[in-house]
Amino acid sequence: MNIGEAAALSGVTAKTIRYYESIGLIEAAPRTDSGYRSYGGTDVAFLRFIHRARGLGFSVEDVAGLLALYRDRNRASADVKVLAQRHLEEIDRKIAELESIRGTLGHLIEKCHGDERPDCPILDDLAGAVANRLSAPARSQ
Amino acid sequence: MNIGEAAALSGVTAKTIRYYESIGLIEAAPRTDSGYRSYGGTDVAFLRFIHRARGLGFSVEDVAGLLALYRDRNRASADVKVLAQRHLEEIDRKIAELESIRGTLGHLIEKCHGDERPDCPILDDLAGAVANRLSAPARSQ
DNA sequence: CTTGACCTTCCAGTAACTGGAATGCTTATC
DNA sequence: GATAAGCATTCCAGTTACTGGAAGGTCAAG
Repeated sequence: MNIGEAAALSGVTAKTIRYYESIGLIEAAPRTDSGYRSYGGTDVAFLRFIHRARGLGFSVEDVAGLLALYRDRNRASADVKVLAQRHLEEIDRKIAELESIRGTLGHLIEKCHGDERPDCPILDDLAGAVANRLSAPARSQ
Repeated sequence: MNIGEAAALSGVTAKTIRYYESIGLIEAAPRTDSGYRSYGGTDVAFLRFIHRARGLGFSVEDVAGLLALYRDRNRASADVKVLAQRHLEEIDRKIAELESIRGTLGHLIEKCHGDERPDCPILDDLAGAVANRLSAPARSQ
């Protein structure tokens, strides 16, 4: 099948498939006489694997590692688990950071009356954090 | 003061200050005879503003908008609030996505025994999602 | 007068694609 | 056989927000 069909079946765009080939994440596909890339069911399966792993937030580099393990019939499941756990920890860090930001921003939004008056706690906070609450920013040079 | 001091006082690195100048987020600083950039307290205040807004996850483009509102004595607080709320919604979307990923990945990790055996639910899931649970990926060309 | 810290510009690289231009192949229709 | 639609090809550039590094100028101290 051509790249377009492989794209449709796998969920990875044709453009991205070419990109994955260019960075060596997948092997170069064989070509037809006219130079078109030619794919089979196995290729689509690999592309789906990649698509799903990327959807779970694994980096392309991580995916390369997962693919290597996937291809290795003698891999230890522990090796896969380690990668997954590391990724999970990173996700947890990101969530925590976003939650923290969410909290701060939420408070500020609550305090902002949001009408035509220029007075705005959001800008006040950005300008002076907490310290300069009583004075405008210095104008010295 | 020189760029290094402004960096230390604002929390934005010298490199990044130059970058912000290059993209027009901040005005070009006046120069000394020897060509060094020269900053004052107001500049540091602006840099702090930027630093804090970036820390809250606002994009540089968003920050440009916030700075414009900050400079505008006649702004309506509603305008600021809209930007902040839009950003909050995006944060919520990101958190939800990460939570969902976290859930899926967490389940998979739980199910993986993580020893020397090659059998691994994580790879199985990536390979076939849910459908191909009973059959290996097709090998047709 | 030299050393070291600081400053300058400019170019390249990061992650993971995406858009677009210029061009070629395939297939169907007229 | 001509033509047009809809695929495919390559290659270059742009995205976000910096960061690293090279090559070189400046400043203060000893």
